[in-house]
Amino acid sequence: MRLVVTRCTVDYSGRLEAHLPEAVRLLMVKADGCVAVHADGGAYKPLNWMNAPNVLVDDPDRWVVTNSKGERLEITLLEVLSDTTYDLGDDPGLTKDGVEAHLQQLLAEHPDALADGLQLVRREYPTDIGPVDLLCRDGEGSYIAVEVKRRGEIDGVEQLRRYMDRLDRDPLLRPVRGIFAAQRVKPQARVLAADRGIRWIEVDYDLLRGRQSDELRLF
Amino acid sequence: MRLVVTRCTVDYSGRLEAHLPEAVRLLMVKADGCVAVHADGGAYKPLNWMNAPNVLVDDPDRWVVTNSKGERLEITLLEVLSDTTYDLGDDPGLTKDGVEAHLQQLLAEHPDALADGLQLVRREYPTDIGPVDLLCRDGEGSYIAVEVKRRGEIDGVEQLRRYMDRLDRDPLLRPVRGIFAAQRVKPQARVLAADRGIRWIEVDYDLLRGRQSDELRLF
DNA sequence: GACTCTATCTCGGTA
DNA sequence: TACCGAGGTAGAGTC
Repeated sequence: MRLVVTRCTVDYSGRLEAHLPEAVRLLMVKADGCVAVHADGGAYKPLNWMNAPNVLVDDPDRWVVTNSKGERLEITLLEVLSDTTYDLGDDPGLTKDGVEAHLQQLLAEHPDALADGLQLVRREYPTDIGPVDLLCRDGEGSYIAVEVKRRGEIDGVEQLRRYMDRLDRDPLLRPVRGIFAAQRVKPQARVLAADRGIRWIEVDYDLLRGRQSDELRLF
Repeated sequence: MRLVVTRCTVDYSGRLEAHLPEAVRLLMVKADGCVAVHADGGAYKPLNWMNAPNVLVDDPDRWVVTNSKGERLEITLLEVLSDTTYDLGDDPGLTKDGVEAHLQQLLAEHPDALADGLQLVRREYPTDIGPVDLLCRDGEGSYIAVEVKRRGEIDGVEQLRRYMDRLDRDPLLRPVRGIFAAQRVKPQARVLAADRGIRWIEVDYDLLRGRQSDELRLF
């Protein structure tokens, strides 16, 4: 990784046009070739950047980064305050826990957390507009489509409604009802769900996970 | 801006749980207080981060960053290879051109690029669920709601449909039709628009801009 | 503060 | 490669 602190101006042309007037900034060049221009604020996002793969021509007073999509980043270096390179080596990478896939898995294992007597038919049940997160049946054998989100917002309700429309055209499944499950369901999403005749449920992730470990404890 | 190159492990706990095993990485602390952990790849995005405002306790061998939402970033420094601080000063900031606002402005000036005889009633026409990008009338005086996107995807079509629902309840406007305009309309969005009785149009940004400069040339 | 929508979104998966 | 969906989305604007 190469780090250059420099007084510079920057022009980007590609998906939009952008210009940065003269100031001192940090240029970061990573081993994969991506270039980022950082100011001393604005969170972690750089002011300008160019992802790999690209071609960097780094003359002492001007860097030009181009890629095959016709994007172009031009940095004019007026004064270089520091220019250092480090060998960081490969990164073993990140492990995550608590995202939507995990929530879906937990609910697939405990569909009764959504409604009494609910049983899983299958995860990722396919339709011609994409897979439904969970397809279940209730105690009376009626089909219920479940959409799982970490954050329940309007888009998710619309998505579920589109799936229900599709499934409901299948005489073997009809009538299909829906449950919208999320850790938190936003007020607007609640209203829209009610309007569409869809039940919504806020799921307690820690409780679900706890329930799982309770079961594990039995063995 | 403080830049620390260090062999470290990282743990984040908050909106999810994440762990980074031991490796050499760059820690970036900006003047606004945000902390980012960068590896030597993966584009401009850091592996882990904590935005401002937060509290950083930076002991020599362990940094703990916490915020008021209960998020916590813990960095264990096993070996510090470099620790430098630069005064970058304020950044004058970025000027952009070519984003959605610009496209909307151009279409407001040239509604006939969307359909022959179309005339603008007003931009950002208010409804009780938010403003419609453009409200127009066609040659016969019928109202047409226009949603403008840079990238036309499913969400945008649903958004337009919600606006149309609202506008259509107004007896002074009814019946209201819709046009979905974007630089590129994705296949799924095309299908959904057709399904909802909405016309979609791909707009050539450069052409529109060119048309504008043609007009300017007349003066 | 909550909610809205944009973004050079980024990133990963898949066909 | 393009398309599609998720994101610790971030960030700006509005109410």
